[in-house]
Amino acid sequence: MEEEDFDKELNRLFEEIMDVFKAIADPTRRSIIDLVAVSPININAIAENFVMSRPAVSKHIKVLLDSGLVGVEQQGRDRFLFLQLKALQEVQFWLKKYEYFWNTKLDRLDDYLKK
Amino acid sequence: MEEEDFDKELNRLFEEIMDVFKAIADPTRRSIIDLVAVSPININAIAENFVMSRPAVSKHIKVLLDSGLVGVEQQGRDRFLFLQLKALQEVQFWLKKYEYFWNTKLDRLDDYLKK
DNA sequence: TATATTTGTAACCAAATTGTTACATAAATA
DNA sequence: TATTTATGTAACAATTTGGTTACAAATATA
Repeated sequence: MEEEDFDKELNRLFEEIMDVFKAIADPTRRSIIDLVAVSPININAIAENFVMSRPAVSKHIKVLLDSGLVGVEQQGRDRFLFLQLKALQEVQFWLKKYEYFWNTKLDRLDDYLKK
Repeated sequence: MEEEDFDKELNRLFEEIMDVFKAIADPTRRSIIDLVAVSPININAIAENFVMSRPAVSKHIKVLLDSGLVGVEQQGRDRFLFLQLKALQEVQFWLKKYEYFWNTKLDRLDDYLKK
């Protein structure tokens, strides 16, 4: 792979991680994630679960698709959405950074102030 | 505890979880989290790490404080921020819901379409 | 005490987000 | 073939977000 391509790929990946955090920021989208996690489901069936209009739900789904959190499989005129775990793992990886602090339970502020 | 109080407490907790997701949605705020994770740090020192103005950083910090992701300890005119892991764990708990899907590796869409 | 430092906040602006209704299109069905 | 169904999208409005500059207040320091 060309170095330039590599940089682009890295950037694309970085952008994707950004989008995942934005995507899960909205409670409606987290509910949609819950729905598609149970079983693949088409877009109208998802929209039935919300008070808002279908186009509004459709927009949320677009965000989820862009983030890579859900995938889509066209079946005639239906589009079935399914959960894509890979994107969710990005969040898990991000959390791993802070695992160290979970393990070492010292009160870091206290420690610092004693100096 | 009164049932009404319990409901309020539950709601408060629910709101807090919401805020945590909103808080980590912004890349600047995730950078701030990284800074305070290393060691308690005062607000000006945080702002030095960014191109944007101090009040802009201050606003981000307000969001982080409201979300419970960081705590603050006043020391004279300085305010030292520190990471509060409890709020980050809310995200970890949320992710746990989907752990099942990590373990059972079956392609659920494929499964569904066969029916 | 006068000055410098750390911080908060108000007033403002531009852009993004989140919703709406109206309409278009393609596929399935009567 | 005519109609229903599933979906996308454009145009719009309200709200939120993320930034700015200007100013105030409290604490530390010369």
